[in-house]
Formats: sequence, structure tokens, C-alpha cells
Amino acid sequence: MKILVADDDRDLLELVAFMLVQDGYLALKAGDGPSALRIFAAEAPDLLILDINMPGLSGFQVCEEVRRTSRVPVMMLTVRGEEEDLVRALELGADDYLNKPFSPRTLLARVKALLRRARLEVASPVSAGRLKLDLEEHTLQIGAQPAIRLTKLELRLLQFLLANHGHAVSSDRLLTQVWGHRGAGDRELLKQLVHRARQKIEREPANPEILQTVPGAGYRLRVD
Amino acid sequence: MKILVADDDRDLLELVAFMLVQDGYLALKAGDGPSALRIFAAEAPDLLILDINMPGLSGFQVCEEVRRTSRVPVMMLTVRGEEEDLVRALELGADDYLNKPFSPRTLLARVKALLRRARLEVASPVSAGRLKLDLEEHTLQIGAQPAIRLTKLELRLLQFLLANHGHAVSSDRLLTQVWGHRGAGDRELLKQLVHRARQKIEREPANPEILQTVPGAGYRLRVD
DNA sequence: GCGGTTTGTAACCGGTCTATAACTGACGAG
DNA sequence: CTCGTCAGTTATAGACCGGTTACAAACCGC
Repeated sequence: MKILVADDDRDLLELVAFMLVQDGYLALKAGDGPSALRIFAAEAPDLLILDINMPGLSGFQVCEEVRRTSRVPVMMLTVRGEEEDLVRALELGADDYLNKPFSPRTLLARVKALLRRARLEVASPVSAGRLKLDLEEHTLQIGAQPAIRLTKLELRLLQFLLANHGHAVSSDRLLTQVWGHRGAGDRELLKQLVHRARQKIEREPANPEILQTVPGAGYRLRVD
Repeated sequence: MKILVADDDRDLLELVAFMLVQDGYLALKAGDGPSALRIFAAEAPDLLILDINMPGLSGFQVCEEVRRTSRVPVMMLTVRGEEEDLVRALELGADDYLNKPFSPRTLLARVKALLRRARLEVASPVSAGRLKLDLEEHTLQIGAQPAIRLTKLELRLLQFLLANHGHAVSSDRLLTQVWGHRGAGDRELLKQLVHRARQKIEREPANPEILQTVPGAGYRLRVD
């Protein structure tokens, strides 16, 4: 479950991200409004936590922009009980509102509640080129071939590679994306996962056409 | 739009009701938990505002009881800073949580947001393909076969799957939809419920044609 | 309150998935 | 050439998942 946190207060940003990661979420961090929008477009997170007071693009503006294209749950943060803020946030389509300072448990409980409610809505498949990933069914379809069943980890791996298709993605990035946290010794896991995925999706697993190795850099997904 | 307010503090009760009426809602008042439940059953309000600290039946208990039969939006009220309360309320399936004292505008903004969100949820169709659910009779009819009697939980499971027929629905979603709240050990419940439902509705329960498993993802209802 | 039904809890099983380790060959630096 | 690193492969143990059986607890109609 990916959550994007946007706050210009570096310390708070790191703290919130840490709390989320501790609780098993994958946290994406943005230090200002424009980055938030960029990351939102690139990563399609499942929930947004936006500080209202950000220089440049405020949380309101980010929320408004996001709401043009998406109904993803949005939680707004602000320093004090600025009532005008609350009203405006809810009117802009935010789903929840939290005053700083807040406690970890409060934040996590509300995040959980929002996600639970959001899950009532339907996820749509993501596709690029001849690859189509169905997040609901946990399957991958290549061109007109029959769909291939994927495990949870395989799905996350391919989802992220697909989001960056055509570009090499470093092992480190994949590790944090797929497993979330973890130490250094986990190159093995990725190696394994790639191997198993290739067995499933490649016509000739030893000469991969889709899930390619970029020596020294990581992996890349070819979609054409 | 009917809103039920339950609080043992007479003054606050009247105040909240007054605020709601001022804003164009119809306010129902309950001075304790049992009255709240009675009025809820009799009037089917569109939203509940429950004080947690009520003598006799607490807001928690009222919420829990209501959630057994209904997914109506619930907002909980309590004195500031009881974090345990917040967590517990959200876990019991409450939709929002407000600390006393609060301002009229805050309350109204959140009420408005809850109602708007509730309205977005789609009324689920009661039949699809060769499956027809009778919500009053608690029965399922498959094609021209005689109707099958269902229990309350089986009905809710099938109702939700039917509303999303053709799409895989995750176990988590089903859990919150059928049971509402709850925590860890509940994969067992779903497993059981699915098993029992299959015994009833499938021609060959070991090879389900209707209530299918989507490995790693959840379950799906086939209606054709 | 009684008896059947419905729901919750636990244990078990087989299959799949994941983590971990060991071995192999390719490659580049020294 | 040799060593170390990197990526691929093979092997395996344990965790986890989903289905099944069994039984206890709660509930419901009478």
C-alpha cells in the first residue's frame, strides 16, 4: 500500500514516513507541492497526506489538482485548528483533516480507516505497450496470450517496473518498493524474484525479452 | 436528511441538534444508548452522531450494535485527547471522530463530508446474469432452480460479491464489508463463510463455478 | 427454556510462495 | 592468470494460504 506524504518540514516528513513504514506501508516523500504532483502522477499512491502550508503550491492546490483526475483518499495536515482550513479542505474533496501536532497512533488509525473505506472502490488494470497488469486478479497479460497468474511479490515487482517501463530501475529502488524496508543482504531476494518471474513470463527465460538485466544498474521492462 | 444525535449531556444534545436544524437537517435526539438504538431502528436515520461517554450503553456499544446490521455513517464524540478512544472507534467501524469541545462549523463541515461520501456509494444491484438475490426473503436463485435459503452473513457476502461480479474482491474488503470491523484472526471466518456458502450454492463445492477463488487476491463471483 | 440453526474457533492437510544458501559461469581489475 | 564481484541457477526448509473437518458458543423461533 503506497502512501505519498508531502510536507516542507523535513523533520516531520521523515517522521511521518518512518511511522508509516513501521506500520508496513510504503511511504513516498515529497518536499513541496510540485514534487507531490509529479510523484502522484508517476507512482499512483493509494493515499495522500498533504500539509496545507507548503511554499509554492499549497496543499489545497495540490488536492484540487489531484481531484481533477482521481478520487484517491486525501488527508490534510495543518498547524492549528484553523477552522477555515478545515472547511475549505473538506469542500475541496479531502477525506480527512488532522491538526499538528498529532500522535503516531492517531495518524495511523485514521490512515487505516481511510484506506479501508477507499478499498470499497474498484481498481483498474494498468497497461503499457503489450503488457497489461491486472491488480485485482493478480495477473499479467502479454499481447493476446492467456493471462499469467502472479504472486504478490511478482505483482509488485512488475507493477513498479511497468510504471517505469523503458528505464532501468536500480536494485535498491526495487528492494524498497517491493519489500518496503529491510537491510542490505537482500540482493538475494531480488535475484530470486526476478528469476521466478522470468520463468513465468518469458518465452525463453535465459534470454529475457521483457524483464531485462541492465548490468551494474538494475533491471528494465521492455514493453514493445 | 435525518441525523440521530445521542448524548447524555442535555445542553450539548440540544445545541448540536439546533446546529443541525439550522443547517437544514432533521435532527433526532437520544439521551442515552438504548434510546439511540430504538430510534435508529424506528427511523433509519442517514447519519449517527454518538457521544462515547454515555451511562448504560456507551457510544462504542451503540456503534458496534448498529454495525451488525448497517453501514450508515457514524461520527463519534468524546472529550479531548483520549487516544485509545479514537483507535477503538475507528476499529469498530466509525467513520469519523470529533473531540469536544468543537465548533459548529467543524461539526457541520464533517457531517457534510460524511454524507457526501455516503451518497457516492452505489446502491448494489440485486441480480446479475443467472443469479438473483432476494434481500427480504434471504434467498438466492440460480437460473430456474428453486431458491436457496441464505444466512445473514452469506447474504451479505453474496450481495457484495454480486455488486462486483466478474471482479476479484480481496479478503480484506470482504471482511470489512461483511463483518464491519475486527482484527487479526478473521481470515478463518471468511474461509468458513465461503466454504459454507459453496456447500449451499455450488453444484460441485470442490470445483466452484460461481464463487471462485482468485489465488493471492481474494474471491470472485461468476454469474454467467 | 428447548432444539435446531448459525456463527466463531481450532486443528489438520496439501499445495504454493518466500527466504536463504550454495554453486556456477561471465567479466573486469590488478 | 587470479581474484572478486555480479548475475543466474539449483536446492531446500519453513511460512503462508486455502480447503476441510470438527466442535463449541451464540442465537433464534417456538
